[in-house]
Amino acid sequence: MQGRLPTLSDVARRAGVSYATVDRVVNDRGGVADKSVKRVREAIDELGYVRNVAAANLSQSRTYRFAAIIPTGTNQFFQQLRAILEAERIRLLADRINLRIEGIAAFDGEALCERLDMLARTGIDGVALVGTDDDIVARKIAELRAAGIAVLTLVSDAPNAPRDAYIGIDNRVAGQTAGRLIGLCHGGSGGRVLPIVGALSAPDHAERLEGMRETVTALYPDLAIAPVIIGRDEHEIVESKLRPIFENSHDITAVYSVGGGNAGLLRVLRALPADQNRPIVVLHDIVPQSREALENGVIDAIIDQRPEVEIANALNCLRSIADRRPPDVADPILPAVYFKENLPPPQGRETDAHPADAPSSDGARPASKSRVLKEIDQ
Amino acid sequence: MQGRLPTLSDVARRAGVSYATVDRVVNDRGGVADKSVKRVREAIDELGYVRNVAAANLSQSRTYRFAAIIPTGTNQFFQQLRAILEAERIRLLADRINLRIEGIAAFDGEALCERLDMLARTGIDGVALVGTDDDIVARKIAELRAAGIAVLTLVSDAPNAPRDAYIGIDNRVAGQTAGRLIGLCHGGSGGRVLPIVGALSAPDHAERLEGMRETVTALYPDLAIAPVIIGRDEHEIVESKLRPIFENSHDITAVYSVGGGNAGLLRVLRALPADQNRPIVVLHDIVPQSREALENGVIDAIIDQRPEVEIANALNCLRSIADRRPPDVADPILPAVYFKENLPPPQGRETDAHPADAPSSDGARPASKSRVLKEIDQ
DNA sequence: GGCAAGATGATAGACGTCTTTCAAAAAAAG
DNA sequence: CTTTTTTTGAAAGACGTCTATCATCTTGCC
Repeated sequence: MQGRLPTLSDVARRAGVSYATVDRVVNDRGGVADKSVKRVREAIDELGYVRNVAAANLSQSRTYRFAAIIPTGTNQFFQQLRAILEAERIRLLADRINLRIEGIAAFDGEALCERLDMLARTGIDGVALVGTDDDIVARKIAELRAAGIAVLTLVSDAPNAPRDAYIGIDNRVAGQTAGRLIGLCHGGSGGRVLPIVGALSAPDHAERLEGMRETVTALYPDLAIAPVIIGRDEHEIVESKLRPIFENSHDITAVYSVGGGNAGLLRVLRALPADQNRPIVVLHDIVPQSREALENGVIDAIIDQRPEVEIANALNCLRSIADRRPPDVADPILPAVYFKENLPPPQGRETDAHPADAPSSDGARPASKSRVLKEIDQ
Repeated sequence: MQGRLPTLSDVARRAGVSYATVDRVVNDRGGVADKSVKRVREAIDELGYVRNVAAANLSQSRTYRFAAIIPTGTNQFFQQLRAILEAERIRLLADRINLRIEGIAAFDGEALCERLDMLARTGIDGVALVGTDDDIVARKIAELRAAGIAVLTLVSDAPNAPRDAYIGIDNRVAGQTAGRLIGLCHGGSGGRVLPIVGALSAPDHAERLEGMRETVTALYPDLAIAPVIIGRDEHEIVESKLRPIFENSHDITAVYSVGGGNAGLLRVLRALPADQNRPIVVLHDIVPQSREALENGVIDAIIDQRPEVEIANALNCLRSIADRRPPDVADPILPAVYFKENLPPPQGRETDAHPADAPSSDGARPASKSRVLKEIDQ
C-alpha cells in the first residue's frame, strides 16, 4: 500500500531503455553495451530499486533446496542440533524452503565428500556442514562453490576451505569466558583448575582450553592449572581418570570440561563425600544431561553455543546467498553463560504444535493470542 | 523445483469444489455451506497445503507497515534500540517491510495514545511499543487490536493490556541470575550486597530486585543485603547517595544496579582508594558506558536483554500475525551474561564480517551496491 | 409451483519478476 | 556499399494468490 516501491519497469523508464535490457543487466544475461549497463545501474541507485524477492521466487516457482549434514552417533549435542533442524524444516515449508537433513558418520571426510557429491547431483542451492580439517573436504567445498552452491560451515569451521561463511562461536572466546567465570568464583582465594578435553587434536577443544588458560594465568595468578585430562569424550575414560584424582588430592577447586563425555564427570562429582568441598564446575553445551546437572546443583555453569541461533543464522545466510543478496551475516554468535536461574526451557518450543488454525469467525487472527502469551510468559 | 507444493487449485480439485469456494473458505469471506467448508478443510489437511505467502503478498502488492514507538531522551539503552531499529529498517525494505520508528517522551501515556491514534489513521498493520502500566494505554491497545492492528509490547510489558505478545526478558529471572552470579563470586565467604534501583514503582526494576533477593537469601545465607538505594536513574542522585556509603562502611562486597544512571556508580567505583577491596559489580544492559567499564575492569558482569534479539523476534512476530500464520514466537529471550571476554563487538555487527567471501571469478552473484532507498512518487 | 435467499461456479485482471521468442535497429566488419 | 554481428525492443505466458463480477444452481418457504 501507500508509496509503492520502484519496479524494474520504473528502472527501465528512468534509464531510458526497455524492460528487456534492464532484465539482461540485472540477471547477467550479457549482450548489453557498456553504456547501457551503466545507465541501468545508475537508475537502480537513483531509484533505490530493491528486487522483489517474493515476486522473483514466485515467477520461478522457486523452492529453495538446502541441506544440512550433521554427524550421527550418540553425541547429545548433535542429536539436539538435528532435532532443532527438524523442527525448523516444517516451519520452513511455508516459505518454500526445502531442507534436507542428512546424517553422516562423524569425522569421516570421504563419506562427507560422497554425500556432498550426491547432493550436488540431486540439485541443491546450499548446504551447511560441520567443518573438519581435511584436504579432500576443502577441495570438495571449492568444487561445490564453483558450481554455484552455497556452502556454510556450522559449529566447527573448515580451516582452508573457501566456504561462504562460518557460523559458530569463537571457541577461544568461549574458553576465556570460562576462565573469567572460574576466576571470579574463587572470590580472591587461590585454587587449582582441572581441565578436561576430548582430544587436543580437535581444534575447538584446543582453542577452548587455550582461551581458559590465557585468562586464568593473566588475571588470576593465585590459580594453578592442573595437568589436562584427555578423555576422548568417552564417559568411562573420563571417569576412570578422574576418580583417583579426586580421591588422592583434595585441592581441586574448579573443573572445566570443554567437550563431551560428561556423564563420567558427573558420576564422580555426585559421588564426592559430603564433607569434601565441591569444586566449581563449568562445562559446555546444554544437553539433557548437563541441564539436569545444573538444575540439581551438581555443576555451576554451562557455556552454550546456542545451536538455535546458529541454525537460524545459517538458514538466513543460505537464503541471502541464494537470493543473490548481500549475505546477511547476523550478529556474531557469542557463547552464552547459563546458570540454573536463566537456563532456557527444555525443548525451545513445539510443546503443543499449534492446533487451531482458524476455527473462529473473527476474521482477524484466530487463537493466536493465548498461545503466544503462554509461550512467552513461560 | 522438483515436486511442487499443492496450490489452492489443487485443494479445489481435491475437495470437489471450485476455486472460488476454496477462496471463500480460506479467506473467511463467509457464505459457504458447512459441508463445503469441511470438505475444503479436509482437502487442505490431506494435501498438506501451505499458503504461499510470497504469492499472497505479491497479489496484494502488500507492503507490511509496522511501527515501533521508542521513548526518546538521553537513556542510552533506548538510543541503542533506535539505532538497531534504524539498521533493520533498511534491510527490511527488501522484504517489502516498511518500518516507521517513532520517538515519544518516556512514560507519557497520553502522548503515546495520540501517537497510536495517528498511526492508526495513517494505516498500519502492527506496532511495537514499550509497555507501561497505564489504563488509557491499555484501552487504546484494545482499540487498535479490535481494528485489526497487531500490538506487541517490547522491553517492558503492559500488564492489563490485551497485546498480542510481550517481547522481552523475564525480569525476575534476570534478577535471580544476578543473585546467582554474585553468590558464586563470593566463593563461599560472607559479604554484603548493595542494590541500586531507579524506582520501586517501575515493574521491571522491582522484579529484578526481587529476583536477586530471592536467590541470594535462599542459596547464599552468608550474604546480607544492604538497604536499597533509590537513584531515580539519575547519576547525580546515585553518586550522592553512594559516596557516603563507601566512605563510611567498607563491608560492601557486591553491587547490583538494576537500572540506569550508572555513571554515578562508576564515578564512585573509580574513586575507590586502591587499598580498599573492590566490590563485585553487576549491572544491566550493554551501553557504551557500561561496556567501557567492563572492558576496564571497573565492573565485573553485565546482564543484557539483547535488544537485537528482541527486535528480531518482534518483527518476526508482527509479520506472522500480519500473514495470519501461527505467530512464530522464537525461543523466549533470556538475559545474557557478559564478562569482559565474551562482550559482543560494539555496533552489533558490520565490523568485518567474513573476509574470505570470494574475491574469485564468481559471476554468480553481483554484489548489490550501495544505494539510497527511496520511494517512488508516493 | 414459484420466488427469494443462499450457495457455488466460471472467469478475468492484478501484483513483479523471470524466461523466451521474434523482429528491428545500430554498430562493426568486409 | 553490403554483410555480419551486436545490441535493443516489444510482447506474452507463467508463477499462486487475491479480489471482483456475474451467472447459475440449490435450498427453504409460502
